[in-house]
Amino acid sequence: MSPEEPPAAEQLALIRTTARKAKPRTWRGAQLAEGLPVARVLVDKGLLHLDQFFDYAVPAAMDADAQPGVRVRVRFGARVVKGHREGGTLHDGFIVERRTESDYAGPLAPLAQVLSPEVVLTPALLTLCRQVADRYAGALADVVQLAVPPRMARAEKDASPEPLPAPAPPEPGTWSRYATGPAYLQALARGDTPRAVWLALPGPHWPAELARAVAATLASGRGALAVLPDGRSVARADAALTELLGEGRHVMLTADAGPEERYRRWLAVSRGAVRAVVGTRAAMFAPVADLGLVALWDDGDSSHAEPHAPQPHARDVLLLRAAEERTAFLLGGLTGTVEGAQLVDSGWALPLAAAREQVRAAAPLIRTVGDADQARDAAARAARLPSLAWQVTRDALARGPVLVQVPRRGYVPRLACDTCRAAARCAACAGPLELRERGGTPSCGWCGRPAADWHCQECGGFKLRAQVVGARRTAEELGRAFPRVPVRTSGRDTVLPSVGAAPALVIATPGAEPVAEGPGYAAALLLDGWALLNRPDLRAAEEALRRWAAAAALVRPAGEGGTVLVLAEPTLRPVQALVRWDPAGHAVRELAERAELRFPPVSRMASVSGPAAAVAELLALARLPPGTDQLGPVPAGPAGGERLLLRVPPGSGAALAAALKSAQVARATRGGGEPVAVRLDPTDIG
DNA sequence: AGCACGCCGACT
DNA sequence: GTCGGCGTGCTC
Repeated sequence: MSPEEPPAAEQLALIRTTARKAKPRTWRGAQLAEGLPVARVLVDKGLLHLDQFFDYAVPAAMDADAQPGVRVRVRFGARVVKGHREGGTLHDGFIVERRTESDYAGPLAPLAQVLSPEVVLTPALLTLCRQVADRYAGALADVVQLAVPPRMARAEKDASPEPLPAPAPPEPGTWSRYATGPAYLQALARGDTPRAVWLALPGPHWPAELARAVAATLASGRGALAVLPDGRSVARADAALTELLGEGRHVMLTADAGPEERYRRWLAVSRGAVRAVVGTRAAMFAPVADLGLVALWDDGDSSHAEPHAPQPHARDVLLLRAAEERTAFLLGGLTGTVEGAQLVDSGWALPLAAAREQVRAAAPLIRTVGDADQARDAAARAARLPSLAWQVTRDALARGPVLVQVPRRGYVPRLACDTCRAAARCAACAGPLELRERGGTPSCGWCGRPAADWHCQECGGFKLRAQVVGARRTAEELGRAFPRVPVRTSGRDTVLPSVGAAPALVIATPGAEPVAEGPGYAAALLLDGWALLNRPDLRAAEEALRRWAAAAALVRPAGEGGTVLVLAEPTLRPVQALVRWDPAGHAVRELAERAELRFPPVSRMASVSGPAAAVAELLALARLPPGTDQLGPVPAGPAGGERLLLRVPPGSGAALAAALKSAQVARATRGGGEPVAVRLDPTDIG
């Protein structure tokens, strides 16, 4: 043993006598980095509950590579035996900071390994992850896991392409149809940060319009990020961007590229080689340099909600980015959400909508068939489809394809009186009757009571009729009725991106409607009114309108003969909004109703669920903001579980999240037994 | 979360 | 006398 390398125990004793904080003490006699010998590390797994950083000593050999943002491997959870450390498992982590000294009084373990010198958790991305974690009362490590894709060494080896210069500002194109559209583009192009909630006109132009907004932002020398709900819509936006700007100025971040290619593209963004991103949910974290615009398409689509903890929603993440990174904001869709309406209502964003005459020029003719119409219609009783539907289909098939929107499988069929079509209701609680299995006894969807001896309250009839169970079969019947017309189907397993302009019957479930080439569908039949509207969901009306509008927007304008027939009560609010093509008015009314009932998003909510005792303990520990309402608890989940809703007045959402977060930490620290799930702004609260 | 150390019942 | 119950405390 040479004098320069004393035994570890001796070295330890020696180091321990030195003044605290003067130099970090380590457990091995390794030579440390000179300038900043301490690395503050976010350990990927392990102490998720404590949600804190840990300091490690930086060996001199790792000094150059161990920069903030790189992936490292560290030993964690070791214990001290006779003056040296034993055990401890290797964990992945990220260096978040290099420092001269540590706050930690004990001796530091050295970094085990720098996995790669690639800086992936940049300061801006770390700030975003921290904000998202706070917003959702979640752990930073969980959010970082969502934001930074797993390492693919091969993709890291390759150089990213050279960045292209900023393009020229785009022409307004179809943005001219919106009164403030060209002005919005100009503001983006000159480097401003306009914020808008955009109600897109029906028809095929929105991907190109979104692309122009991205291009205008690039023209200002800034980057842009657009998040869309699924691979198909991303592909449309991608195609529009490629047409506008050519290749090389943007990347598409979706799951179907495969992990390595996806990481390659992510790296091109992270390295600043590419300034524009279109992608699905996970792209909301894309580390676009000098971000100038965040755009979200169709924020009512449920796939914008991340299913992994802490379940951040793309809209909220992009709102956080717009504020922190001082960017422009564009929330677009054919219809709106209450959240979008609130952004306008509060004055934070401006509405970007077309005038009435533009709407009339773009929208198809919407016709309705309600229950009363169907009851009067003798032909419908025999054939399960109103005669108007046959007529519309026959006329339209002479001119082009016809879209038939049918409910997705798994919707519980709702029941109605076969004679008068009144909805079948539970005699005890007036809840809707459901047929859970074919040929079984109908039962109440609310209280669960079986309704074996049902009779109609309206007309005394005693025969029940399934409202939507026949929709798929109805579509098949349509196919048989027009034997010379090809039938295409698009649904869960096989989603067609597009169909040709020739006459065809296109059967699709909501969200899987193919785009029709050329002028669009000649007509659409929306057969799923019941399935969409009768769900016990706060968003049922919003969602019904969203799905109908998505299908109707693929139909050619009324002026070119485009017709949409929706099988739903014409008196219902979302049906009227569709008929008048007034999604803005619908969202405003929904928002007003939510405010009146003190429902989210006007009030903010959190759900707390788990074993009853654990929920109660968390609640006792939480210092909830003033004005917090407690709703419940109600039994939820298996074996005595409970769910509690907490509601706070507008403006107290952050305080609610912070209170729940510290209560979670406090409970975990004192060895708090069974876990409690905390969710902010839960989407499924009925 | 793991994974140890720490003080009280049924075994050779 | 010992093996082991899981209570509580720590992890850079």
